[in-house]
Amino acid sequence: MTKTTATPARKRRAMPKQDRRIQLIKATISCIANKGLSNITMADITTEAGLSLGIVNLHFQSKNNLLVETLRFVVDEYNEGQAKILKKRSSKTTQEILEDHLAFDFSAKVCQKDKLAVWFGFWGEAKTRPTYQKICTESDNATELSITALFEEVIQEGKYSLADAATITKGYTAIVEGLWLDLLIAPGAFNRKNANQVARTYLAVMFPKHISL
Amino acid sequence: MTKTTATPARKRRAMPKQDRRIQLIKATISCIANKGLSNITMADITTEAGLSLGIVNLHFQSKNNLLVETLRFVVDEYNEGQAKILKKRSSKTTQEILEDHLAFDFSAKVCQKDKLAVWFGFWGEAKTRPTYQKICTESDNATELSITALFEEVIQEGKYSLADAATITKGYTAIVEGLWLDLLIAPGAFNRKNANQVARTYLAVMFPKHISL
Amino acid sequence: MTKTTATPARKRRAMPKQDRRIQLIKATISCIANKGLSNITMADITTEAGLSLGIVNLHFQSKNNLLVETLRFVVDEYNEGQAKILKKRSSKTTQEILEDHLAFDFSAKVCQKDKLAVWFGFWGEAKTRPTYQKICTESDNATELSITALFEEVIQEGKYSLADAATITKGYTAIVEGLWLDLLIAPGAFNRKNANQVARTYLAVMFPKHISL
Amino acid sequence: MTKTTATPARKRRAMPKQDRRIQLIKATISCIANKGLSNITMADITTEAGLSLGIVNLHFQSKNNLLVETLRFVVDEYNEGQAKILKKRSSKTTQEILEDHLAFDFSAKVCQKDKLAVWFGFWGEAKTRPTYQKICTESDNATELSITALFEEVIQEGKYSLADAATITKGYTAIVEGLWLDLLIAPGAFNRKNANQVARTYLAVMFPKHISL
DNA sequence: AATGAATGAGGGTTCATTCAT
DNA sequence: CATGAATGAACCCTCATTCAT
Repeated sequence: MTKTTATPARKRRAMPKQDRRIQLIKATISCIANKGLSNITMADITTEAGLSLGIVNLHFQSKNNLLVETLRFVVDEYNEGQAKILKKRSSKTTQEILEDHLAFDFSAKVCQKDKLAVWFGFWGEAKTRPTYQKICTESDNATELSITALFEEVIQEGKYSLADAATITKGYTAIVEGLWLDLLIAPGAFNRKNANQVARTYLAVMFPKHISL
Repeated sequence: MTKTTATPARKRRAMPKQDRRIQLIKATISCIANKGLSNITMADITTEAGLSLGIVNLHFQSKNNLLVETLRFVVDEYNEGQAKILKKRSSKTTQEILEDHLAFDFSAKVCQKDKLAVWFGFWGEAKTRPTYQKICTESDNATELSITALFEEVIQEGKYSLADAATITKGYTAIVEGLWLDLLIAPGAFNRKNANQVARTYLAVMFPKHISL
Repeated sequence: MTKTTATPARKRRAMPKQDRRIQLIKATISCIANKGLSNITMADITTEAGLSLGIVNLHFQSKNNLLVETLRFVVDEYNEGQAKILKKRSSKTTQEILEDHLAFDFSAKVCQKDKLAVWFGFWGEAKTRPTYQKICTESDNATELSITALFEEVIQEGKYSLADAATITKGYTAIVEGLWLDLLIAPGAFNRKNANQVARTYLAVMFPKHISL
Repeated sequence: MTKTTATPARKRRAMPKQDRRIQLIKATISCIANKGLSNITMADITTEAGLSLGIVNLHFQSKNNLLVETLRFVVDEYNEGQAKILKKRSSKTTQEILEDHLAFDFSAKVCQKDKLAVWFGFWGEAKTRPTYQKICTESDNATELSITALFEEVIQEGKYSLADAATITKGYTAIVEGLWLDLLIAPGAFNRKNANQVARTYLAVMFPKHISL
């Protein structure tokens, strides 16, 4: 019952709750990239953050919760970045939007190895983890919807008739995910520029009047 | 004492041993699909196989070894299936080979959820596991090489000049992997037939004289 | 800076401090009853009291100290109540005192589930906690001494010869404690009135001229 | 995921499951007596049993389970001992049975400090632990029923009219429990013989023709 | 060759205690 | 005085691995 231990406690600096949460989420992303989603321990994360062991449960209640919030953080970041581009439709041509999206999908920020490690770490587990799956699927659906809307416009503008927007969208998101996987796993040779080129080729072939090689 | 068989004693045990290994690998594949790569225990695997707990270490020395062998099993199976198609070049047209390859990539056997779960389970961990990474990368390279060879022939035959074989190959393998991910994670709606259609569209656009929509 | 009161500064803080202690002790009693002595946390207690987590160590230095003080509080309360009855000897007959004591032992205040939970919570731990044991034993001894004194008078008055005062006292305290246990643990059926009846029967049999059934 | 640790493992002697369970339950009883119900750790118990840490979960799944089984063990032992005495009714007089019961309740086996520590440890927690409460209450009810039956016979035989069997039973069980508490907590002075004498006095007063002082 | 009881390091979680604000 | 974020030892439990049978 009564733990008779006294505990020292070295430095101690209170911080706004939200800041601590983000600090911990960032440490988690780092750890996932360095040790793998299924290998990280609470100790890894808190050491990475330079904090004490108990801090995670104070702010996230459980390890699982922290992982879920980490996934959500990365997913939201991507979705927000994408939304920002797509909502510029009023002031930009579809051509520009396509270019921006392509640039975004292979930008340093999105293709950061840490972030990719998070995506694929969770995708690898999603099948057997309803919570992960839900977050991943919801994000995928959102992405798909907004891209399809864009592609429909493009198709109309270009009077393309090869394939419907839905199919081209599936192909585009698939190719992007596949390229991300290559970026994550493949040794040094393959880089963001190469990946971008491959995806651009896809769009150039589908929408030749909008995207050139 | 009582010999019930008259069969020659030579390598009487050799075959059963290999059988046990495969039995355990198949149980492992099932478990990865059902519980996730990072959640399976030795007990799960041996229970699934209907064997005793100690058996894995007897045949594979360690859990890690079993997992590596399981990955290799799935990877080899894919590579062999692919090789079988590509080596038919002497008796089939490139067009037929392309069709066969497409059919193969989205065949029931390859797209089986169990197998996909294994692929993505290991891909998710590959970044931080040299052994996994090595196996995955080697396989990817092999796949890429043979597909590139095929595409080069196709390009020559069709006098296509949009993009080089290497780029189209990267795009093809990426789109296939991305579609596999969708098949694994996405809810019921998306199926092998849809996936095949998306990949076929890619090839049809790249090689219009060889593949039609 | 702005003194809002004109009250003399003398021991302005003395009372509040004692109040806080009692507030915390009462919260502790509640928590022991609701969650069990060995399950309560500092957070439970301070939440129950509507105060902050750090307050206990401010007023009691440690959790253990608070628990000890809580035990002492309940023990003292019982002893004081009993002493008040016994010291009325000058103005009441032994018969009245016996009646009062019986009524007291099964009064709503003494038999309150919260209080009983505290008694038995600590008794259950006393064996291995010298501090608890000391407090419990001292209280038991005090109780026993004063009851024995009363019973000796009763025996003299009634010229009872069945058993000596010490034995009857042990029997009485034992039966009371046993009945308290029943009140604490037994489901709804058994209540204070029943318990009182059983204890009264004991006294009635021992001291028939003083207590009737 | 993969624990990469190899583990030695010193001596290792398989034992019938039931034997191990009892060995662990006995170690638990010892520990409860020595450290208190709420202070024992798995390490205490397994060390006491001379076994390894993991053994409890192997045989009892959880600590809580072991504690419940330990309570049940002590409760059952008491009930069986009591039942053995009461079922001798055909070959013994009620007087003998009463004597036997009294002797049993204060026998070395029943009053063993270890066992008493278990009773009061669990009683102290029962209020807030449904499982403990259920076991304790069920046992109490069984005890009460069989004693009431005996007392009813005694009352008939002796034509006693002071109180009904139910009340005398409550008084008897209460006094026994109260005396056990004294034996557990009180310092050396008070012993089994004293306790027996007090309880005997109770019965002698209630059933003078059956029990003498 | 096969079994499964036993082992014990490792991990997530709890919570008394501390102390900057 | 009071607060509550932060700390970290200690706990329960899991599970890969071992080895007597």
